Amino acid sequence: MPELPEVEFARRCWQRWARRRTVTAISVLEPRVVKPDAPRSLEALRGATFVRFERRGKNLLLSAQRRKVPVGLWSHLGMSGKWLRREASEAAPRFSRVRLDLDDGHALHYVDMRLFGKLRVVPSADFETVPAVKGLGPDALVDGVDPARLGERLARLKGPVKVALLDQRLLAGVGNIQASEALYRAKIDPRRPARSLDPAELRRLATAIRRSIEATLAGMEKELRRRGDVSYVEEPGSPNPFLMYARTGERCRRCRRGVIRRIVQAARSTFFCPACQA
DNA sequence: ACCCGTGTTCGCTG
DNA sequence: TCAGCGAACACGGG
Repeated sequence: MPELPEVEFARRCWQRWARRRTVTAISVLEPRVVKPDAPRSLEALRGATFVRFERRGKNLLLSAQRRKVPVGLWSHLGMSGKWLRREASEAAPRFSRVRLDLDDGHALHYVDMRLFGKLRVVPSADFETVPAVKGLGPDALVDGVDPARLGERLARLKGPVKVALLDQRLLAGVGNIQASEALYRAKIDPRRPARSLDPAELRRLATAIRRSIEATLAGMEKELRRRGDVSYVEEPGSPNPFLMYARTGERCRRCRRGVIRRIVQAARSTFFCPACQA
């Protein structure tokens, strides 16, 4: 699930679900999600009212007030994390790890099968103190991608451009799917050395990253309107919404000549069309 | 049994 | 300091 578009979607859900709502109860079902040695730290949220819902890269930054004192909740969804809303009376979804009860009769469940995601209470809602947030590059959606700045950073690197795009210090929010999709849109071979891109390619890449993220987000919003379900989750068995990610062996939809290939870079899958990505 | 998975962090090397 | 790399984390699904 979670790259920038999915985390942005989660942010919008949180805003609809929790704005001016107060936490009435907290249940930590899986302490490893919080902090193995401090499972009770989420208790600091009891009585807190959510007021602000931000995102930086793949990080969800939720701000609340408790007796006029700001308190933050940092949420990173890892590989399989998501937030779901249920009636307080309903059973917890499968793999629910943390449950926050709100004063409107609903419970927000943090659901995460693989447990790579993390939650932390952030005193004073000072999110810069969170290591994963400090040092993040510009947000790929909100701040946009500046081709010149991107070029400067890439010029120092020896590795392939696809691997460089996953570095959150360079650009925050691009993950394994969006990196493949953006390079495909920009018609750039993912194996190209990061430093070898010329200004025209950097401009194409900057536009492609934005377009790819916006397209994924628009697809999720459309699905949400169609189903009218406030707890939108990707259905198992739903069709692959991407242009070419995970379409190994399929004919390229753009050039109709190449066949999508899968290679491994830095231990992650990369997909590309050998015919139209030069 | 084997391989795969939308992410990050740590330890090591040069 | 830093770029780069492999392993580790954890738990499924196909």
